[in-house]
Amino acid sequence: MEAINLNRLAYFAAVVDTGSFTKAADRLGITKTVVSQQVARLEVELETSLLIRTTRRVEPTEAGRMLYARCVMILREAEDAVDELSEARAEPMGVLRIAAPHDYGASMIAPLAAGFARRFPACTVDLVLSDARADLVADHIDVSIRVGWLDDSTLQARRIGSFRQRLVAPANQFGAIAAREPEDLAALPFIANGALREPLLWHFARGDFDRRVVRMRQGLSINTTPAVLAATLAGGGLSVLPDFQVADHLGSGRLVEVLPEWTLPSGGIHAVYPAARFRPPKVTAFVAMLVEEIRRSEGKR
Amino acid sequence: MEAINLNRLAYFAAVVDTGSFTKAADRLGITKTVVSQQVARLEVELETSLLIRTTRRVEPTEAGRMLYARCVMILREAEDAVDELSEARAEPMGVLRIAAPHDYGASMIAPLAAGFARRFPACTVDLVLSDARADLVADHIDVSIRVGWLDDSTLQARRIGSFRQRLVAPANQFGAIAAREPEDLAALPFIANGALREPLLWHFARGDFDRRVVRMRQGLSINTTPAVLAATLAGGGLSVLPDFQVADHLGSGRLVEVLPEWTLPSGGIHAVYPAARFRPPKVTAFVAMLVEEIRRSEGKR
DNA sequence: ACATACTGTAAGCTATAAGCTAACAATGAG
DNA sequence: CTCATTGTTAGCTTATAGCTTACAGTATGT
Repeated sequence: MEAINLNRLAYFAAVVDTGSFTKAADRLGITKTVVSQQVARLEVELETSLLIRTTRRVEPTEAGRMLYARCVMILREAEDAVDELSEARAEPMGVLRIAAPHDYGASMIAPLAAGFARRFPACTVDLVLSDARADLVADHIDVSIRVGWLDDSTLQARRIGSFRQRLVAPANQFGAIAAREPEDLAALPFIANGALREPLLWHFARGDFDRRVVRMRQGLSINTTPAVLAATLAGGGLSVLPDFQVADHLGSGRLVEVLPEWTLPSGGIHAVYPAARFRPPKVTAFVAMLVEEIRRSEGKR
Repeated sequence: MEAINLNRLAYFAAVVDTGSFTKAADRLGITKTVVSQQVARLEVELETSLLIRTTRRVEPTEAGRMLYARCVMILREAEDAVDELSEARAEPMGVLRIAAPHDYGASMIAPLAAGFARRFPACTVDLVLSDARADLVADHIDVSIRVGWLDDSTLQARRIGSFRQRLVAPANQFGAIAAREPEDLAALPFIANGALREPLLWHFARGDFDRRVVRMRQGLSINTTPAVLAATLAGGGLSVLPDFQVADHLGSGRLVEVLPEWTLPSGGIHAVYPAARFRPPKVTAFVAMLVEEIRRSEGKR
């Protein structure tokens, strides 16, 4: 079949509906000439006479009535389709698939996702925790939360917050707590985070000008942040962890910040999404909520 | 709602079907550029992102999947519609409404219509006998059979046969049978057919040059042909009747032709139909059958 | 019976949209 | 790393949707 022009079906249906080329043209917002011509072309396409025209009346032929019945179905279906889409556009709905790393996902995103799902009942949230960088398109991920530093960029990203890295030690690690200068750390037991590109090389800063680079001693290396935290809490040694992971433990005193007057590079937290022309409302709404909530919690921190 | 471009739905559906702009373009027989552009415009029309494109893959968004489901329905419906029409075009089907005058309809058309209905089981025949000239369009008449002489002409017509008018008298009307010249008739009792324009004025011809015009005596006037026939058979007088009405009676001897060597004007039998661009097959088929059968029966006559 | 207003179509034109070619950036396969 | 293939962009041509004007035919109103 050689694909007829669907728009002409709409024109034809309008003529049958209104019983007049002139009225159909009015409804369609074009001139009757065009309607007449387009319907004539449709008849040529179909090699069938659809309407019997008198100057005063227009009546469908039998073929015309058959086609009209189909057109009604088609047009209703099309209309429903765009209605459905505009509803979908207005209110977040459907499934929102969020990808996030285990650590940040569990501690920060999960509660927010729960709040989002409650706020928009028509929207189901599917939070996928994984430290592997997911293929957004293949896995149908709507938003991926990335902690750290962005590299590739065919994707669009929005910075939703930031984090500081803190050098911490278990409260009983007196040697570490006694350190006064970054260089003092090189000899201490250090738990490296294998997920980082340079797990041992750390850039310390104090004020605007004081910079030190220290290479830690390779002792234990663990490739996920929660496990590094656990090992640190267990007394395995010093480690560098993001603030959102250690805040509780610093508050309770189980961990102690080492060299608090020195800062380590801070990173960004980004929401990353495929470069689609029009962002689905569920994504827009979720990212908006993220930004708001995280700004608030960082203010308290 | 401001009527979106339906053709673009077909393009979009092709992309989702094939999973590729390039393949969709191939299937549609256009370039991928156009597909890309048209789908992009559809997205603008709908203010929604339908596809997530990587250079390597194309995946529908959630809105895209929703729309695609609708498109499948729409396209199937459209395809069915044209299939239905081309089937309808190939074989006569549906209702064929025929209008005909009582006399010719009953004696000639009715048997042919019966044969036609038998020949095409998918086609129902509705034979409407009436001597009033019907409004073809208003009454959904597909073919109107007209006996005599055509006047108006917004309609299309095809001559399917002809008839001769015969001057007849009942077998016991010896005065009429004794007539030798047309002029002898003026004094005889004559039954006029009021349905004609000039019921009394008759043009006789013999050979190529002999012409006579005779005005009959106004005696009885009846405005339908069958009634004229009945009156004639009852011995009311002479009358002029079409050959298809009197053939049987001439054969049985109940009527006798008067002045058989003189001929009266012959008329045409026409099939008349609305001026539609493409004639429905049922009409074409029926008229073809008419022409064939009537030629055959006139040959015998 | 006659003028009139309105019907659908035809003809000729304009502008827009559909379509093509060529070139490009991105990406995955080998 | 190279190369083929993907979808998009840009620039252009062609087709066609659409408008204006004009016309023939027909109901309708007077």
